[in-house]
Amino acid sequence: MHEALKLENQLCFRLYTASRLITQAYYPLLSAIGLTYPQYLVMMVLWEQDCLPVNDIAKRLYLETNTVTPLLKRMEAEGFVSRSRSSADARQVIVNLTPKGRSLENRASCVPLHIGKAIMCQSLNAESAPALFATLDDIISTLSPVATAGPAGSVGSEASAFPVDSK
Amino acid sequence: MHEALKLENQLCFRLYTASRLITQAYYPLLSAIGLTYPQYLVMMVLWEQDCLPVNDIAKRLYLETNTVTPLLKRMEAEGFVSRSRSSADARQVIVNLTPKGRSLENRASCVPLHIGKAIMCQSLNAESAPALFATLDDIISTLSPVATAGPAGSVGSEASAFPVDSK
DNA sequence: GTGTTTTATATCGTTCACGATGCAAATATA
DNA sequence: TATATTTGCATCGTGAACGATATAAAACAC
Repeated sequence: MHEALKLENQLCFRLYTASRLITQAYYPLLSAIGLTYPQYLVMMVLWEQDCLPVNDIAKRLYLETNTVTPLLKRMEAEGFVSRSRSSADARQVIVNLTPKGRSLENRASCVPLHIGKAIMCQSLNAESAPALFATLDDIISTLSPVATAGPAGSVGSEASAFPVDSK
Repeated sequence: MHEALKLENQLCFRLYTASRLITQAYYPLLSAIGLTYPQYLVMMVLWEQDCLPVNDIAKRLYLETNTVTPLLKRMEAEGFVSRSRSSADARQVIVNLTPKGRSLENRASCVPLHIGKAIMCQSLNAESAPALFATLDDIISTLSPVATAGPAGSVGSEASAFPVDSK
């Protein structure tokens, strides 16, 4: 019996499960305003900065364009965004918020607080949250192809032999 | 502008991204032995305890049976498991490892260490990992319908107003 | 300026996830 | 014993994810 192959010793399984369960908690809140969770992520990108090419949205979300393209098409069909070829560079497709998409921000503004209440628990609170954020950011930057930009060398974590996913 | 709607303040986005990127790191290791990541999770359940009904596998992985059923069918087609109706209760479908499925455990035993090396980083190490595990377990038990079993009342986290997903 | 390479997006096929729903077997209730 | 309810699994439809591949525009090489 391989101890390292026990479910209870898996980090990724915990991340995967926590992510899925929180996404399920979003479901009733988001479906009330007509969005899925990945669509909500795209909207958050565009609310921060409108008028972005597909590639910038994909990079910001660490997704491939072949995931984002159909996502944007569905959002265009729902009337939240519009897509148009750039005149400067005809390869690029620029994504814009429609008035309907822009107005959704106010209706979504209560979502984070609701979710915050739902996932609050003993080991996740105002003190522990920043450390959790930092750890997840570190994992993400370690695994993301080149990171989005930032200082060249970045963290550079030398891979050690510590078996994180096997305790 | 709603600060709580900024991507940088989202916990779920970090979990979702970290989960996806780690799953991608598994991909080359698992495809070498013919498994996808969700299939690998099912195998870990069965390596720990063989001969389980569909429902037990689903509960252990916090998945719905309508996700697990087609997953198991594909695994049966690949020859890793067999499925058969229980004679004691004809509603149940019992899942068994085939010899091929059982023998896969040895070939998979090197996977956790490889992944551990890949995701090691500054803020995730032998000291910090247990705390991260505990936090994720706490989130999962807070959000999972009834938890799998355990002491009745469980944690009972009183929902506070702390906006976890909005800083 | 022609040929090669790179870049930006899209198409295709497969595998999850999951809400909604269906159905048959088991169990509870009348 | 009939009827109603619950349980276990399955089917269906939709929306991600993503590897592999395609296509056209831009950038580069010569």
